[in-house]
Amino acid sequence: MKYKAFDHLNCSLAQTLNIVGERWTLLILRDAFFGAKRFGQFERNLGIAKNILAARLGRLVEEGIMEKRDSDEGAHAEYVLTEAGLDLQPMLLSMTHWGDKYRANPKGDRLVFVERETGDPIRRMSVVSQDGRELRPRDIRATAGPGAE
Amino acid sequence: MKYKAFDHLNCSLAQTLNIVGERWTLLILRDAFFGAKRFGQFERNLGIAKNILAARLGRLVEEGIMEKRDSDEGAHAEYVLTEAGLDLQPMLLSMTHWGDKYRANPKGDRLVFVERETGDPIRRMSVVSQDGRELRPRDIRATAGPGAE
DNA sequence: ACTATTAAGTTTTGTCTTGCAACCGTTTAA
DNA sequence: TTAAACGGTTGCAAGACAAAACTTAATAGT
Repeated sequence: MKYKAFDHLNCSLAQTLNIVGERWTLLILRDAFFGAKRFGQFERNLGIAKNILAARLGRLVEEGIMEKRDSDEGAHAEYVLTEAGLDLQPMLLSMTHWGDKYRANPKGDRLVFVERETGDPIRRMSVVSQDGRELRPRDIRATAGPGAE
Repeated sequence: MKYKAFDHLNCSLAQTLNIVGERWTLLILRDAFFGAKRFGQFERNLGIAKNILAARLGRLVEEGIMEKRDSDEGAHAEYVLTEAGLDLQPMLLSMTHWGDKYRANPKGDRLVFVERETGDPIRRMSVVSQDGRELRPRDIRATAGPGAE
């Protein structure tokens, strides 16, 4: 990303955006969460141009969000999420829930996320207090931490 | 956004990205959550070019995420988050938490979010089951909903 | 084993976005 | 009543994105 990086902000959100804020990147990660591993899978699923996909995958590998490794079967490599990549799930689910609510498919939710074991739907992403109460934006405020400038 | 929209995907995440996925947009929203209202505030806080800021604010208003209204004092307009905009908070916090963890400021967290009333830190954003257990990516799966294609 | 096809990129070329700077009418401050 | 600040708009130049052609390696078919 040669466009002005968001480094002047000393902001964790800006840091995150520097890495996953480019066009297509989050959709690639979504696909990875759904099991896509190989170059061609991402390409077909998303309809993304090859050069862009190659650039994004390369960046994700560089940044430690995906790992490129040899496949178990076959000689083609595969891209898998690292721990840091898996930790992006709350963010992807938050975005998905927002889209479900405010840009809904008229026929209903496109996907429902459930517990693998029980099949119960997960709870909708929300901000909660230590003791589990849902908090609205007005209920919280930001305080300067040790890394504030 | 004249680049190909992500409409071919029937995916809530793609819908969300169509709206808030452009460069700078999420940082503008962050600023709005922190109380910025006027054009010049966003401009100074972020170091964003005027034309880009104008374009982004216009889009956010069009999409119902912010509202442009006359200020209580003074003749200049102000931009405030709508309900749909406020509902983006889980997503912004998820991104912030990820950045805190994986692109940390060496001195510690840049911001700590606390309950306004008590000052207690909020819980870190995570995916949880109906009964409140934290779920890891492997614990959940996606099932087709009524809006699946 | 040899050939054809698919996979995974890379390169080329053209288009779109971004970012900076200059400008302009309106609002606020001196 | 002037001057500065505010809130934009317009016009480039540079860089990012996208489509298609091209390349090389891997698989499949015969």
